[in-house]
Amino acid sequence: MRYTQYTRFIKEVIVDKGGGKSSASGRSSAPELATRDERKLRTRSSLLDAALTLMQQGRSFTSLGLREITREAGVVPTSFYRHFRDMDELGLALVDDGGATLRQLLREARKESAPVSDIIRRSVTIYKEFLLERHMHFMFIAGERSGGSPVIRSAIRNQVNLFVLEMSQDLRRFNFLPHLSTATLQMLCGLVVNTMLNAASDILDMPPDEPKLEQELLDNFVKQLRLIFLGAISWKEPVAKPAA
Amino acid sequence: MRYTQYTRFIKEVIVDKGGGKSSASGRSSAPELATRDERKLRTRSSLLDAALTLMQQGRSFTSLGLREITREAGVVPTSFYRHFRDMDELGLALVDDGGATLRQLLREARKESAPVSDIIRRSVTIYKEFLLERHMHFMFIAGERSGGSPVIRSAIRNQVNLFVLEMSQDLRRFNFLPHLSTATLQMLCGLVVNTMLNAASDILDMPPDEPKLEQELLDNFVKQLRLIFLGAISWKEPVAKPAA
DNA sequence: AATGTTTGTCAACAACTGTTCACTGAAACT
DNA sequence: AGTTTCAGTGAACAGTTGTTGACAAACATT
Repeated sequence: MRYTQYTRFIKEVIVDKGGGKSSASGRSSAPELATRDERKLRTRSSLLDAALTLMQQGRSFTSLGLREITREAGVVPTSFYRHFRDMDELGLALVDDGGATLRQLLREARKESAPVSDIIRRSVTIYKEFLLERHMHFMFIAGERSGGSPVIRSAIRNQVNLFVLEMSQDLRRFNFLPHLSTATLQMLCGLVVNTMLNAASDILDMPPDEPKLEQELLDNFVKQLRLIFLGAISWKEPVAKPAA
Repeated sequence: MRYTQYTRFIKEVIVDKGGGKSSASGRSSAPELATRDERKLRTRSSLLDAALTLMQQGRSFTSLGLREITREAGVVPTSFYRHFRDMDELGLALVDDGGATLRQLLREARKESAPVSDIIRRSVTIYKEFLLERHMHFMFIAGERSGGSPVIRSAIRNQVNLFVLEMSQDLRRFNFLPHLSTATLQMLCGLVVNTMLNAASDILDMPPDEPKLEQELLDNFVKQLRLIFLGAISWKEPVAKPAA
């Protein structure tokens, strides 16, 4: 029993750290496998990676099979059940990882506190870097957001809503558009996030190494954001009932 | 040979009409099956309907199987090949139907020519009616837009881009935002269409018969459009190079 | 050192998949 | 009339799927 608790502890710690550089750098650079839980987590994440890899090859998550994933991960099909009850549970794990990526994006953007000039262009730069580095997470989120199984779809929606909420709170904190009501601010952020994810789909779907087209898509993205914030600036709240 | 040509002709005529009221109303109200080509088209569209029905039950198109569809359609699996080479081809047919729906939406919106007051609210009303009436097409387009197989995904993207283009031309024709360059107008329409499809996903994913929530989503949608057009109104084209 | 726990493996299963081929009967053509 | 065309059928195939249970070896616990 105590062992089980310990396992859970390790799991949470390592999983939550979410991807600090290379997985086992620090103590021993030897490729030897240390504790049992570490190895379990290793195959677990190799299952997750296998799913993402297959998706990168054009498949959608919902169409992936259990055996297909274990094959790609290099383990026997039955091993799957040591980590996930079924494909849905693996999908939910991917949603969590994607959510963590989103939150980290927000944290990164928060560092660029000073709302000086060209805040949009800079945010987009951060976003672009994130997009390329973690492209598989974004592909999964943007792709299954309104396509996959109902369970996963609603889980993604939750994560995205959470992201929207957090973003709107950040804008409030930085006094970014003080004349907007909270509801309007959230509506704004929802619009921005949707635009962001749509852009992600577009950009990640490109044939690779086409910098011209990529720049075009990015410019269009920036232009859309500019227009949105322009609208936000000149927004007037309805006068019926001022926020209490 | 001549028979084959005739078949093609009938196909195009009936398929292109895209859904005028009930399929065979007008001459004989008897439910008897007339010509051979008509019956072929009937099972063809019952295959398409079967796919849509299964999707309505929460499945994504990419995860559907050939046998599953023929089962739902009430024909034997081998019949499938009389109509489509494989699932991708059926998917493309669905994309075409969806595109036709989009074009019809545009045609409907065009009737409301007068750009008087509250044009957004009225357009949204038209959209909502369309959305409910043809919900399966929208579900398919919005769902597989960035999820399904690469072939279908790019086909959808083409249709959506076409829709965006046509919409921007309409706005030009009605002199709607004359101070915008063509490129900006297209960017605007792209933004609107993305917002539209995202709203479609949200609305169609709701638990049925929740008018309160539905109204909330619709209001949010209208609010987003308002903000977008507000931004479009106060948009200033960069002064570097005025459109030649 | 002895005992319990657990990750991964192996073999096997019933069910289902996409696809093939030859065939039927009715509609369409000559 | 006789002949051709063709949508839909039925049986069969090799391959794949998700899932089960028993087992081995490495590890953790006492």
